[in-house]
Amino acid sequence: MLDRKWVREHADAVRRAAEIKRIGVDVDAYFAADEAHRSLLQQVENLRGELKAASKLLGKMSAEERAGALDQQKAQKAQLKDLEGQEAAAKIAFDALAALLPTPPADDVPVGKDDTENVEITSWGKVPEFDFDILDHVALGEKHGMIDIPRGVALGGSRNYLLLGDGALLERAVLQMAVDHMQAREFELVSVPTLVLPKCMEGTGYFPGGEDQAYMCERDDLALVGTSEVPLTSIHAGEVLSPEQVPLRRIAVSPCYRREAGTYGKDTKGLYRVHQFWKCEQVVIGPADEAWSLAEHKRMLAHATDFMQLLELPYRVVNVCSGDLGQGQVQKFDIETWMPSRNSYGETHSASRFHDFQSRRLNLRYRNQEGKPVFCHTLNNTVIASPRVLIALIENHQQADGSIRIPEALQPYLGGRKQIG
RNA sequence: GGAGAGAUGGCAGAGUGGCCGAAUGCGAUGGCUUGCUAAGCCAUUGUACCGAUUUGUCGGUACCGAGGGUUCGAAUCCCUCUCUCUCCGCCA
Repeated sequence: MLDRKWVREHADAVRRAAEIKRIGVDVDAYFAADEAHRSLLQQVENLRGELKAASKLLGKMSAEERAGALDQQKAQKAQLKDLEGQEAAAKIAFDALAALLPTPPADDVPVGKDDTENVEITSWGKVPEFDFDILDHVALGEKHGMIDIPRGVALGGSRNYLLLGDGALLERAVLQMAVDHMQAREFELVSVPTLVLPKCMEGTGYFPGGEDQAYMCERDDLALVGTSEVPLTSIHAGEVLSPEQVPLRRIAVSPCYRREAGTYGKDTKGLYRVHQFWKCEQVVIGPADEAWSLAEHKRMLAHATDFMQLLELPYRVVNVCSGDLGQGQVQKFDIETWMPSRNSYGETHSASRFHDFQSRRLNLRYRNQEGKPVFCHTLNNTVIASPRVLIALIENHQQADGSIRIPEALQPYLGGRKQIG
């Protein structure tokens, strides 16, 4: 959601944002709807004001006087009812278009059509060169009794899996290490609902548009979240936070559910693209300050890259191009981690900043230094998501004998073990 | 799931048809006063949108959990829903 007045004053910026983000929204229709609604609103308010003033007088009249005046009001009342109906319809039409307007990307977002035009910013670690025939994570997982995909599919259909024994322990270890990592950075751990009201999906910008990707529990009108960003960001919806509360820095570890509609035949092998996974997610709700927001974005990115360095995994960071940005995102940095079996980097993290796009939809505000309620800025980033990170972890750290080396920082989370197998 | 009670401004809490955007208290902010770890007095104190503007503000509309209805007029009457509390049942 964008500020209505701001949009009126920055029509060109909005048009360009729609174009470079490749978002199909009719900006002209938006402005027409804006104009039409405001005109009706004024008519309604004027007429309502007249009637209100008249009825005040009526209260003081005698019975005879009143009878005549009532007749006169009848016509006006009918007219008001009609106008109110028109105004309400115009508002609905306007809101539907307003919900589609994109936030303009930051100046340093590369213009591009899709993820092939993302621009690498930094990279870390050496892509491993193996002097033996490598196994992919599925083969390694089977070898060590850690991963069972066929039986997972038998239980939950395609794109499901089982982690067993060391596989499941490895997942818990990575997630707990992520919690400790963020605890040290003063993020508050929160346990959140993953089954949420549609308004949370709307508030965070997933609906409308992302319905195909979410599992809905129709009977109860609830959605399973694809990320705990949804509940974490929505916690204070409708509130005005006090200045001391901001910024709010939190993480949640939760299961995540994604339908992956429209990805048939894509990434079908292994644990890369699955319907259910675990994620430790960081969310920050902060003041409406562009410079602060940008700096926080970089800090949150660093939390994740630091973590990948502790796991000794080679990664690169890309500046996501305009065409690959979501409607509300101002800027997004993805971390892609080296995955030997893919012989490429695969996306493991996504760090976004939104300005006040989400907070407007959520009606999430804080009281600024002048004491005025202002919409917050919101940001989020992955800390770690499993099993996707396990692909990198297992494959990069495999050894000639088929064993898997456990990076030093992770060892305490696996009872001090130095390797699997 | 069954029975009952409730939802009012930052908080507490009045208000059963017009004089209520809403008493009173607390809190907060500004000012005055008093020789003292503080008190007293005075004033101000919500949000959103529309319009005007000498950009200080001014005018209007809406908002008393949400939505609908009755009425010339609704915080107040009626209906539906949501949530909270109490009791019973069930349950990890």
